[in-house]
Amino acid sequence: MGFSLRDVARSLGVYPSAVYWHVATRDDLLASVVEATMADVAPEPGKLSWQDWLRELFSRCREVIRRHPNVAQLLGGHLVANASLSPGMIDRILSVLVAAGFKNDQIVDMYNVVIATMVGFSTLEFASMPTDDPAGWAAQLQEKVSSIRALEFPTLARYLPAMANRSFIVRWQNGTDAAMDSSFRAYVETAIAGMERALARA
Amino acid sequence: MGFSLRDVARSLGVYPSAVYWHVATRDDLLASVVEATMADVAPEPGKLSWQDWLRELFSRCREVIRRHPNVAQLLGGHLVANASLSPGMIDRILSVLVAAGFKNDQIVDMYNVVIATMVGFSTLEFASMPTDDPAGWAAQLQEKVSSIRALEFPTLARYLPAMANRSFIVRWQNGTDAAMDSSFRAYVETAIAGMERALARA
DNA sequence: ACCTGAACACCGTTCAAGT
DNA sequence: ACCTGAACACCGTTCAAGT
Repeated sequence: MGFSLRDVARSLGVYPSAVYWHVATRDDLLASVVEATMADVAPEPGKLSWQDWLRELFSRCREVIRRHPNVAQLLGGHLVANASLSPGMIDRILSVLVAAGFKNDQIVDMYNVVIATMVGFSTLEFASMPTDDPAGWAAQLQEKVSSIRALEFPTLARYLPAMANRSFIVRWQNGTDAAMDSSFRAYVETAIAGMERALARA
Repeated sequence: MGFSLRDVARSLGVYPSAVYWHVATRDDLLASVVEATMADVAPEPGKLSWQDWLRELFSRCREVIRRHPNVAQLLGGHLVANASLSPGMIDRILSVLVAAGFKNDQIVDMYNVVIATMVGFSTLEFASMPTDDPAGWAAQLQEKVSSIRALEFPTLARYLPAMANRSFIVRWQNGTDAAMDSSFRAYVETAIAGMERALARA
């Protein structure tokens, strides 16, 4: 996790127990961190088409995660952190979906699609490296990748040069050191095109 | 995290240090767990259309996560766990994409879209509850939700009844106790429709 | 080959006591 | 109101020693 209350206390020059005057629990502190970092991800509605509004939302969210990679696993993995996202953001997403023309029985599902899309790719992209020995681990994985048998996995072998360290699973660095810009763009455009289709179908 | 080497040792009736004979490190053990649980997520290629093949892949992955919710945050948040997914799965995904007709310069991006889609929604859906006092936390959040000011957030207030405990952020249980089936379906169909569009555009 | 047993340097959290 | 200081019940990991 790479985060400890005792570290926080240390860098504040204070006893660990002192933290508990300001915060009820460790989860509580983490929730506040997520709340603070994600406060302004949702753009103002009304100025952009719903498609561009979503593009802006997604890339702002990714940008926040890029700057605070430790937030990634909180957002993705902990309900507490997740629940600390602002009602203002939810309200804006919903109103954009309504304005886009989604029907009442689609709104909730599409809202969930938006949230999952917003955090899904980036939490993966900025997943944490092993704390232990990152360099050794990277070398080990790199070797494992290069020893993939072309006979057993022909398609993988063929695309390996293009994929190495630029695609999920087949990489030894995370988004901090090896960003996945073009795939992120593809991901966003795929989601938006899919939503346009859902809109047309209703 | 809810997982400790010492717990493992205890339930094996063995000293904690004994574990280190079989495994190099804690991360190592977790990687093996992920590897084992996710071994058979990828269906056989060739029998289904690429769309149905992906539908099957996505719902199998969700099913595994549903049965082993602790795997969720590993898959989503840790590069080590992520890297332990099988080359066989990667190979199958790639060959399905090739057979679907995606061009060479799209394949890698689309592969990343598939992986992100595969784990994105479900890791969020089955994000872990607070370890501390889940019931108390749920009650507290429920109250916070019901006290949302309708004047400040009109759209949210309007959809709140439909959203409560059935949508991300606005919920106090995770997928284990409150599954999000219809939204997952919408998510999958959105992704597939978006990919069809990417295919048509090329 | 596989495990014991003790030790080390960490955690989050509690609680009485200080100021 | 805010912090100290000690304590408690945990961690992951190492290492010599046993069998």
